Amino acid sequence: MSPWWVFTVDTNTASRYILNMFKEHLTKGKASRAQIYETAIRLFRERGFDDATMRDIGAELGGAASAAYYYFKSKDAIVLDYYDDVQRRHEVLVNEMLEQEKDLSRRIAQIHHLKLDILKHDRRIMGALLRYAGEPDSELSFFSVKTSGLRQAAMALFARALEGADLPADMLSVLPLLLWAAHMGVLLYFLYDKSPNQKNTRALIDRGTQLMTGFLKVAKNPLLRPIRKRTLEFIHDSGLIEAAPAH
Amino acid sequence: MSPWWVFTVDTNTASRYILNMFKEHLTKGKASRAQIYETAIRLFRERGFDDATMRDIGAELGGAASAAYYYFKSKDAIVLDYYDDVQRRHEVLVNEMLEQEKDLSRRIAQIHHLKLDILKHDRRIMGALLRYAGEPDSELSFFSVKTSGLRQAAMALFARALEGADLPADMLSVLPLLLWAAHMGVLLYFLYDKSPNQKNTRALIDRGTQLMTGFLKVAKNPLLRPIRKRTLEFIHDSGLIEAAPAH
DNA sequence: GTCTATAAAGGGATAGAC
DNA sequence: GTCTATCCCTTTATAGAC
Repeated sequence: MSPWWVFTVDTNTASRYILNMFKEHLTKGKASRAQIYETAIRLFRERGFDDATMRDIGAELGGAASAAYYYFKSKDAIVLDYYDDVQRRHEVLVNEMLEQEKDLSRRIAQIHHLKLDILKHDRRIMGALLRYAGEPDSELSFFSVKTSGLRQAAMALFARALEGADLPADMLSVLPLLLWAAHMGVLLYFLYDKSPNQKNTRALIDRGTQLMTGFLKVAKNPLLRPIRKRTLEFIHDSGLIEAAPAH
Repeated sequence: MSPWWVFTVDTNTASRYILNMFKEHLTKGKASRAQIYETAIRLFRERGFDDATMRDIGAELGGAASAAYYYFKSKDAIVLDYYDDVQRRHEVLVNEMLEQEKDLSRRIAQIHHLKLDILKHDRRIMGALLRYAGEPDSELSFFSVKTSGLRQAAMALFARALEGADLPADMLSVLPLLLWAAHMGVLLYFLYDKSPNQKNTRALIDRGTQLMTGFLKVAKNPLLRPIRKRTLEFIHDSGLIEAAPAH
């Protein structure tokens, strides 16, 4: 049996949740965080990131721009929330897929494909994410310390895809990073892909993962042990494999 | 002997050059393009890209912001000019270096190092270049069609470094692209490098190029011919090797 | 024709009232 | 939490100086 205080905490949490729902209904017509988020993303999709202004978002909800600023630090912060959302939806789809698919090459390819399915109509929104990539100290940079959790989660998906694969432990420790880096490359390629339905990116993914599994087979060869060891040490020493974020 | 028209073209080019020098002297004291450019870069360095405003740049020259807009399409366009400048200075240094250095691994490493020497104190300016990377249709994106020439020039330096190396022709055709991609990675690593004097990036370059030449030796092995062929075809079909820009 | 100044549009972000 | 008012920024329009 749980001690009495567990019950207490749970009711507190529950009532806070109900209170929030209640509040949302009370302030109907006004903007809640979720409403602002959804309106913003819709307008970004419809008009493009730059042409959808914060004033537009506020007006759409019958209010002022500054309402949005209460919930979001900046316009770009909304996009970061979007990427968070994408990551969560991606995780659900990938976990489902990994239950079914057992072929290593296809498991990896599908991780890329499922992300593209989510982002298919949001390439312009995605592009806005790159805006702060060049500012190491910005919270909005997706290479910054602040967004470490997001990167960890993305790499964890590749780690899951590799489970059960016949690979030495040392290679398993660096592959999620390499596959994630490749994924960043795929997304950049996707962003610039002018082919109908971005079919070039789709083909790139399939051929690329086939090639990658070919490399893995070769890399396991005992003759290549020295250079494999050097490579793995190089990657470890680069510092790019981040410690898991503190809880 | 050169035909007569080579002479004609040369004098035309030369006289245009002299005319430009002359014009620069004529407008001395006024805010010329070069003055605006240099003031802008200096302010970007001193205050950061965002905190140095176009008004500041104009004021510094005793004028208004719009003076700068006559010469530069936008604030960011100044940074693109800066990168153009960096590329030219890099070419000079690399060509000098390649005259002296004959070891393949060090030739490649030095290309990276020399770029870092130029950019050493301008990491914040560099970061601003990433701002438009997510907008494929922007002229300011350094992955766009408009900046193709800049990428070509950068890859050409790696191609020069590979001259005389004992490598099959098929590998030579894709290596400049791969080395340039690695260079982009180096620059991103450099941008985020918090170690004193960015010594981590320097070490990464040296170990990375050593590793790369190791890979090249391995890749030449006849046993790996099939996978090497597949890899090269993959890269060619990716479409990332651009045609040389039209003249 | 080449350049510069003034004015203002329009956007992101903030302060403080309520 | 949301509003109005406001600040400061980039960028454009336009008039006119050299």
